[in-house]
Amino acid sequence: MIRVLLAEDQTMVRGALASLLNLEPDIEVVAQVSRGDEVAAAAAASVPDVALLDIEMPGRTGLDAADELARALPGCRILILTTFGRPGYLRRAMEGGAAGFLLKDAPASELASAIRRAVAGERVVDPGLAAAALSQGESPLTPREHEVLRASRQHATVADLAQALYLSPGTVRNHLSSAMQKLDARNRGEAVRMAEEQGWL
Amino acid sequence: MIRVLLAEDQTMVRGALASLLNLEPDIEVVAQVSRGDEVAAAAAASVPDVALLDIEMPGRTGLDAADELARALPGCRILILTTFGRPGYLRRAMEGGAAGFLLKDAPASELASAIRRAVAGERVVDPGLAAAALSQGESPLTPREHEVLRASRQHATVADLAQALYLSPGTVRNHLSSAMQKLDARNRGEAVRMAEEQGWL
DNA sequence: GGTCGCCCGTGACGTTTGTCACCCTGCATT
DNA sequence: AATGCAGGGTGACAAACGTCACGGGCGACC
Repeated sequence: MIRVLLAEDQTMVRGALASLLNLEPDIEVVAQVSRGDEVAAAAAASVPDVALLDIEMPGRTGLDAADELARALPGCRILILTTFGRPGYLRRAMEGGAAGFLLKDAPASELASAIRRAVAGERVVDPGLAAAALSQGESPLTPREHEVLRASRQHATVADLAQALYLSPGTVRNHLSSAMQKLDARNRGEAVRMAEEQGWL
Repeated sequence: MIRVLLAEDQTMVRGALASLLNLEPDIEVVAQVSRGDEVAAAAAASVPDVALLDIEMPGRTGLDAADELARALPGCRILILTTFGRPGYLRRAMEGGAAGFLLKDAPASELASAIRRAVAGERVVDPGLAAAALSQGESPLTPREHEVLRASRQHATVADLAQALYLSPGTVRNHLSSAMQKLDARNRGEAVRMAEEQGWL
């Protein structure tokens, strides 16, 4: 019996996926959570063989939850399940030790087989998505530029940003400026959008 | 036997919902579509008792599809199923003749009972959502402010924005400024974020 | 007819932003 | 030892942004 942990924020979708999986004779959903920051505790309590994580969840991203889970329960296979085919997500997920990456656009029948293949030690990735990821390449941003751009989503002004990051305002503007040049954006906002679209944030 | 049409763009979610519904002894999913503009044709072919429509679909919005369906098959009950608790959606859906409005955040078990109640002639609205719609109130933005703020997500500079909306740059800045004041934001970006959080965009 | 809100526009003003040149420190590469 | 790059910082500058006061037009409402 394959023990599965299911993390997905939309209750109805989560319930539907659970009932779908429970129809399989060799699969059992042993834990369900709706928030990313509940994954680790639930996994510790239920010790699943496979964790099926949505990316977009309150509390913590599925990707972050995957990192945490990989450290806490190294034996647990991780499958990322998400809506968007953002190549950056795929890269991060696979680098973070995920065993597979599934799209909600894939047929429902693939879910069970992906779980079985993950348990068997295979890596499961949607072929079209993998191709897109390879064609796209790495983020051109340095770690600091990435951090500043990321933080700029939540802090309105440069002054705020500088205070939050313990940097001088001038430095923040320099980082932002070079990030914008690399992304060919005319704006902080545009830079954020472009980086998000590329899956670099 | 209650005949159900299921319209939802994410294949896996649609499949999971279908299997969930087919577990019910008195419910049968007789048609599944992934696009809003396929709803009418599929309904004409299968003559369902209830149509379960997601709002966000390619081709046509679930709300638009509901309007079309209500004219084509007046006997068919319509349930709107969606992620967001946007009060505006609820309002439009109910005014458009929908029999109910369900959230994907609701428990999966409510789905079947909502379908049965819809067939029985009841109006089904998630209580939490109805409360939210009442408590949240209307957006304070005028139509123009809303439009400008919305467009500002895709156009970086005021000049771009003005050109796209066929307005003078000064007018655009005035609209943005008053929107920012109403939202208590210090920024275009902050205003966009706050409006999005409130479901006003 | 008057008032109000929304819409569109102009001009001015101070602030913030984005860019650039230039400084310095580390660290890894050559 | 020299070079390059990421990081941190300063100072200056033009451009863009946000605010305000003010003008006009239009429709709704009393």
